[in-house]
Amino acid sequence: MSVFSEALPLRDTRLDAKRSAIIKGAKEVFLRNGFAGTSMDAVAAKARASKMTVYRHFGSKEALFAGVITELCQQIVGDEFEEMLKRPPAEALRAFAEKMVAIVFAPETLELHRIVIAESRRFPELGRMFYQSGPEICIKVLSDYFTRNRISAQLRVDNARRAAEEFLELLRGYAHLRVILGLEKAPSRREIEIRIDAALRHVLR
Amino acid sequence: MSVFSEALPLRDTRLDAKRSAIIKGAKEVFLRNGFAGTSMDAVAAKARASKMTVYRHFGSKEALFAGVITELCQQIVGDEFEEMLKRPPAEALRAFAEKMVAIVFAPETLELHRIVIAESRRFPELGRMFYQSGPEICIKVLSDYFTRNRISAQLRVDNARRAAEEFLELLRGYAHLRVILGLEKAPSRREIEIRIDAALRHVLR
DNA sequence: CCAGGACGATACTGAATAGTATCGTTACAG
DNA sequence: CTGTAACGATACTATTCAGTATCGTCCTGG
Repeated sequence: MSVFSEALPLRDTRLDAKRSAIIKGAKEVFLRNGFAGTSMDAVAAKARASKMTVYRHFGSKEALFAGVITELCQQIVGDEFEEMLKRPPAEALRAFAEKMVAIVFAPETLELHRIVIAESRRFPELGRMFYQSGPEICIKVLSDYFTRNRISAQLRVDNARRAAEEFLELLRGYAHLRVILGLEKAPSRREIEIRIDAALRHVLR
Repeated sequence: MSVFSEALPLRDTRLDAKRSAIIKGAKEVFLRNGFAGTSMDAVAAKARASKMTVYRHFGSKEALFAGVITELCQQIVGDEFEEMLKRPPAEALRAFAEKMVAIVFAPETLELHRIVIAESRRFPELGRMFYQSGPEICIKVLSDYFTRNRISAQLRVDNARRAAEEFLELLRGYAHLRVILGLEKAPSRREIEIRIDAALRHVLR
């Protein structure tokens, strides 16, 4: 009993601490330099760990990369996301849109977006994982909202899922591409308002 | 006079032939494997040229890459593009949209899109070049059309440029992301029709 | 036929880097 | 205090790859 209830948890605590440190360091380096551009020595240095320790936790560079991207994907959309749509309809969509723009244009999300596209050829699972835990969740949540409020609210929606996609597409738009390509910085307060208005206009009557 | 009017042109013809072969081969390999994933030996093999010949034409791997991407960018949008908008307004937008979708979802464009995003960190000029010769041209052409037809046509457009962006955003949408990530293949005929209808609905009264 | 430049083949250098081996050190459990 | 396991430091192997050097061949113009 002692083996399972006391010794292991303590040991795991120590292991997990190092593991977290390694992933944290690897995040920075991978997001900045991409997969090929990152050396395991650089990861070890950033995590203040020995390269051997890195390899003891993650058997290979690819495994480490997968671990990093997996964790990043799981952090994209927070828990308070669905809550926003339970407000009164008038402000629900607007609040949802605000949150959405904040997530999509957050520096870490942008870097993740770029690197996933870059490496989706070498690691096809990456593309699926990112899409499922990012865009797909947003579309699903909004789509369900449209379905619930199709009758009551002043929406012009016959296909809820399509309406959700179109709403989000207008929010993101070419500004997103320009930011990813490094041509602009994240949109200003005023620019965000305009985009949200356009998206609302498309969906409301 | 003979040096400039006869000797050089002939010599150039031979040079350009090799140069074109190299670029053609490099296109394939770079688009498939990215910058870091491509070796100059692979380029030489694909172009059926010696590695030395490759280096005689392009001084470095980066120079070759820049040359390849530059040429690809210049080929994105054809000449007949602007012509479509001179038709009767009813079909002009639809024809324009068809062409647009065909370009955006063409395999070579998709690969170019992916690789530009992937390498826009290492080569910042790439992002600008791609955006200018791809999306920006489309937006500009359509925006000018909106400006010309603002009064006469049945458009609900106060900001022509913004309307053009929104129109194109709805055409591309998340389908584009899904295809780039390898989750779907290019949209079907029916899917394209639906997207075009949605884009038109957003812009027309 | 001849001269010169473009090309091919091949071998090479030097640097970066994934992954391993070894050994000494530290931290924690009993 | 002692054993065990995680950790650190360092050196090492093997491979890949950008870029160069050399030399022989082919093609073209005159």
